[in-house]
Amino acid sequence: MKGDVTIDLIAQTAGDIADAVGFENLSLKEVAAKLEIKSPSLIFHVKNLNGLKSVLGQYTTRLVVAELLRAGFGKSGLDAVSALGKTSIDFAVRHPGMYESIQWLNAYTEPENDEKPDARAFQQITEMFFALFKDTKLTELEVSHIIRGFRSLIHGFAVIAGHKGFGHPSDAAESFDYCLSLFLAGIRSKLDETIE
Amino acid sequence: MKGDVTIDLIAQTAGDIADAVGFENLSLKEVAAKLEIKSPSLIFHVKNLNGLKSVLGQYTTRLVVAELLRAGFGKSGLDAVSALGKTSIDFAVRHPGMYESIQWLNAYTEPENDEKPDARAFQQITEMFFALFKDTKLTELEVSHIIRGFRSLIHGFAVIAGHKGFGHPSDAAESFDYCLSLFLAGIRSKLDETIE
DNA sequence: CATTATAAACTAATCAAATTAGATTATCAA
DNA sequence: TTGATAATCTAATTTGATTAGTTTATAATG
Repeated sequence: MKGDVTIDLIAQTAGDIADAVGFENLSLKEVAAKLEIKSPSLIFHVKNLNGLKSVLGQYTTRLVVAELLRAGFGKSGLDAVSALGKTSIDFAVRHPGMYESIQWLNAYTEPENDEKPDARAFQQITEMFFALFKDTKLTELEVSHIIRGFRSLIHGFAVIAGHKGFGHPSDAAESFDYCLSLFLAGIRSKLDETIE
Repeated sequence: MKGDVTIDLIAQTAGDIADAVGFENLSLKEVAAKLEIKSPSLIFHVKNLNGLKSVLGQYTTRLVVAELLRAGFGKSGLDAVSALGKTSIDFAVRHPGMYESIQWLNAYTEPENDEKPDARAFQQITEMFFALFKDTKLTELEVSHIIRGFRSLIHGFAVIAGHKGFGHPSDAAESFDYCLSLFLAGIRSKLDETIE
């Protein structure tokens, strides 16, 4: 009974709510209300609560991928890695609930997998990082370790920033910068080793 | 109607269930059933679902602190840091649900804070890491950055390991070792810098 | 144009889990 | 013995998700 209730509109609405009340408190009821429809009508579109979360996760992944592409454009190597990291943190700070939906989609789709195509949306982000190390002397395995490290680092800071970030709100970003520099220094020393 | 239902017994039971079904699926109902009491009786002990999670989080924190103390005993400096990190990952792999309860307790106590004393259980772990850097030339702020980095790294890997760890199950631990070495190398170079 | 199918809502159940209210029982201290 | 408290129970109540069954509108088909 409104303008077209599209999947994207549902995702946007859910995203606003998730950012406001936390991803874990996302409910069909509240999203439906904001869309001015009833819960069963929303269920018609998303199947169930996990479906809603999944829709949000996929939508958010698209958004983040777009931001990351923009952030890394024209940069290369560790410089680009750094940009991707900072952009991720920034997004997580601006959209804590949405950010969590990405992790949820990645971690929690497999079990009760109603729909198959869901899963690998997230993987794009991993692949972006991968590409940045493709021409180094590091082995595939090493790169995959590093990717996991970055993902962990980013995720950890995102969670900290999203939930509390006690002290200054900018603290998390500052800490991330610092750790990023440590990590990058470590990678550089690894690259030097390999050269020897 | 069983042997004494103590808070610790409740926590252990909840921990088993959380590890089995995932922290997010922890329910009063199932814990009560395993304890052979009814939900309202369990609520008498823990107040509500968040109370149950909180009890689990505090219990797990105690366990982990004990393991960390053991792991770090007799070691010093980055060597000890490394041991704490590995021990944390190991715990998270063995007890994914319980591990998440620590994070939950830390991140999600503040808002609907029924009970005050809850919160700072987690902080002990942070303090253990802090102690290891107390005698270096790093500033308080730098150390706090590093702590956050470690926490993030550990958390990220724990999540990966707990949820999927695709490929070999030992993969996460291996990745963590690798990243740990990068991070530590970064710290060492920072320490050298400071000396100059 | 009339008919059929489908999409998108709705209302009215139903279910499940948490939580509240109001006993009941057992133990323990005074 | 009596009264307080702890620990349970059963019986509501509440909330939110989900299912069932209907309605309405539009679009495609004959």
